Amino acid sequence: MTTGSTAGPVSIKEVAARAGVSPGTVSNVLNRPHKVADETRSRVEQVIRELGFVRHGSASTLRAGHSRTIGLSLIDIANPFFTDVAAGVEDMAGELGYAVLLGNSAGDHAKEDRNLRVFAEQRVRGLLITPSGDDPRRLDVVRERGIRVVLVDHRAHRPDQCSVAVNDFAGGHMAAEHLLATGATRVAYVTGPFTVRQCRDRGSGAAHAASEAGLDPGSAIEVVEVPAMNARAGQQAAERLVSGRRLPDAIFCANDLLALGLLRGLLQSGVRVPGDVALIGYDDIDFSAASAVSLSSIRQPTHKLGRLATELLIDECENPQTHTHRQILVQPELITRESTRTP
Amino acid sequence: MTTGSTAGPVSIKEVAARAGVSPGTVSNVLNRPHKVADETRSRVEQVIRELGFVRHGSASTLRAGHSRTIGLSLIDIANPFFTDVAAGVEDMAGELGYAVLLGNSAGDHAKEDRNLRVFAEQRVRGLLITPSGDDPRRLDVVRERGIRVVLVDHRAHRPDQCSVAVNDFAGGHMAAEHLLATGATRVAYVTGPFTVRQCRDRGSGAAHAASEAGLDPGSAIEVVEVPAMNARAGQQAAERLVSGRRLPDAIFCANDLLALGLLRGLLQSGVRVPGDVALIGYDDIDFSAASAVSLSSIRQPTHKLGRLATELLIDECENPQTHTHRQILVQPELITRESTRTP
DNA sequence: GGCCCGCGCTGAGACGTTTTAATGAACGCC
DNA sequence: GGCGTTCATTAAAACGTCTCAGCGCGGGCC
Repeated sequence: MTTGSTAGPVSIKEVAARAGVSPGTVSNVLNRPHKVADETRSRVEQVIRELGFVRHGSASTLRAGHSRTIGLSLIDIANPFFTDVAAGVEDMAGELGYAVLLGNSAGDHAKEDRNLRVFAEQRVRGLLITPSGDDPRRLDVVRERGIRVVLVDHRAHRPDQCSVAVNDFAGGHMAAEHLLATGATRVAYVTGPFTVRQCRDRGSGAAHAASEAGLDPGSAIEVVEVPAMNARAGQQAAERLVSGRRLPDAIFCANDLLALGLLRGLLQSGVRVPGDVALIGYDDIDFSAASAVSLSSIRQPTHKLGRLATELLIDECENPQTHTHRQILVQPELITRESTRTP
Repeated sequence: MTTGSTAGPVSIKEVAARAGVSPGTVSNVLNRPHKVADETRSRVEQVIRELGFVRHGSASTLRAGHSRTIGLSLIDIANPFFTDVAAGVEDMAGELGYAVLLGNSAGDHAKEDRNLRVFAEQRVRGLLITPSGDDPRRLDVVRERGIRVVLVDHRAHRPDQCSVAVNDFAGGHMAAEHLLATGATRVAYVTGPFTVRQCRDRGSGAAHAASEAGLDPGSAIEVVEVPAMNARAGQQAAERLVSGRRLPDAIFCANDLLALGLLRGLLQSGVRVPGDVALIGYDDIDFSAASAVSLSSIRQPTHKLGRLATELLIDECENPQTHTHRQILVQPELITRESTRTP
């Protein structure tokens, strides 16, 4: 029934002409339907359907001064954590009638800048960003352009800015507390570089749990820092631990990939998990439940994180006067499986 | 040095006024710099920097009739395969100066339609899509709107359309051939529903490899169809196989998640891999190398897939006259690890 | 010296939408 | 019947950029 499929884009004018009204009325039908008489409205809607009219977003943006698009700048789109966040963002944005412009910085500042520039050109309504690096000033440049920003997985450094992050301290605390509750007294914390805030916070949480349990964090928790946070690095950590003087009672890995690699290394060396060593990871990636010994882990509400951030951003954009800035800290969740089961 | 940071958006006119030229000249500096005298050009560029001018993409799109944005519609952004494709797309699009609008259909036709509508409103220059379902007519609707489409991970059903896909037949062939070369004669093919084209094709490839090896595909390859393609389904398949009359010599899983779940199930039942049964997966996800027994797999050039598709799409958009439509079929690659190692 | 040419720049629309002030019609009221 | 009021609709102007016809100027050619 799409009679108008001959010529390409149909404008509001053609709809108006065909419906016998003025362009302004068609615009009203689209944007303030209540202002239009019922009979006129249904006639216009009919023509819109017949002609397959689609509003020209750019014209609309140009006139309105702002778009219905938000930018999403991620550090690493190949990382399951960010992917789940992105899915949440896309979800909520879609529900609220916004489109998502994707940018993947891959940890590269130059690429991030390029993406931010593109976002600025597209006049995104707002920006969700998982900032690469800790320098807050990079973002101020964007904010000076008048683009509203919500930080994702990073606490805002100023009160007039929203952010949504997971409580990494609590997650580390949870993990260590669980290990200590199984009877462990000597715990290894296998982590990526401490330049990564998440690694630091999780470690602090673990240390705090140790001191709460009446232990000296310095001696109860041995920090094993590895250069990367993937399975290979985990396997290397296993070799290091096995060749050490004495194995710890339990191991907390800053990330599931590390834990899986480590698990593999331990099993190959004849170390039993959880018999000889208990093991817990972080992130609860899909595969954790399917590994040789199913892996206990700390689950982060990633999808929810994305949804929350989007909601916050769009509220800030649409209701700037009533909006109150919030720094949301979501709680992670302990998932226990075989790798920390007491016999 | 951004003197103009007071008022928000700076227009081309203000740049023109400050540089003592006409708006048209500024536009020329931006779009055809060679048409402008050196001295004028550098003066304008200087003012652009001073004022922090950023071209208004919507105005540009409105005037030009097309944007510098492409749409990317994925079936499941949480799936590592699509994520890697997306990373490739974002990469290449960025290099070519395009922005990427992200849509995640989550297998839901209604959501896909909604996304396509948004893309149409944004007047995307072109569209990359991993179609959900096999119905080609859904796409024709988009094409009638004049939006160029490149199919990803799906062969085009018409010669006047580009597509980029991985050769699943070859992948299945490769996997089975490898298993047969290790001495197996009875192979199980554990797969998701045959309504999924990829599952069908990989199965056909495996069958073909069997007949090439002089075996009767019907009896040499036992098809075990499970409802999902995740680790849980794999574990269920393991139970089914173990409780069967006789274990096959080797197992080919349509996907690594299936394989990992299956591996776990087998090991728990005391079946040795590769001792009793050889096992190979598909996709070569990151974790395959880190599982209890490292998993042989078929690697798909996902990142490259995304880059190729983007290149093809943008060529089609920018050079419609010289562009020749291509249905590219990329070859997968066999990765052998412990799970298919002969003693 | 007149003519043409090309270079560098200008100025005026046009793209499609939204919005505001103005218009017209219908209606009740004094 | 004139007047104010309300309601639905209209016409026109703006948003910022790009393009195209055209203008002035200097230089080379006959």
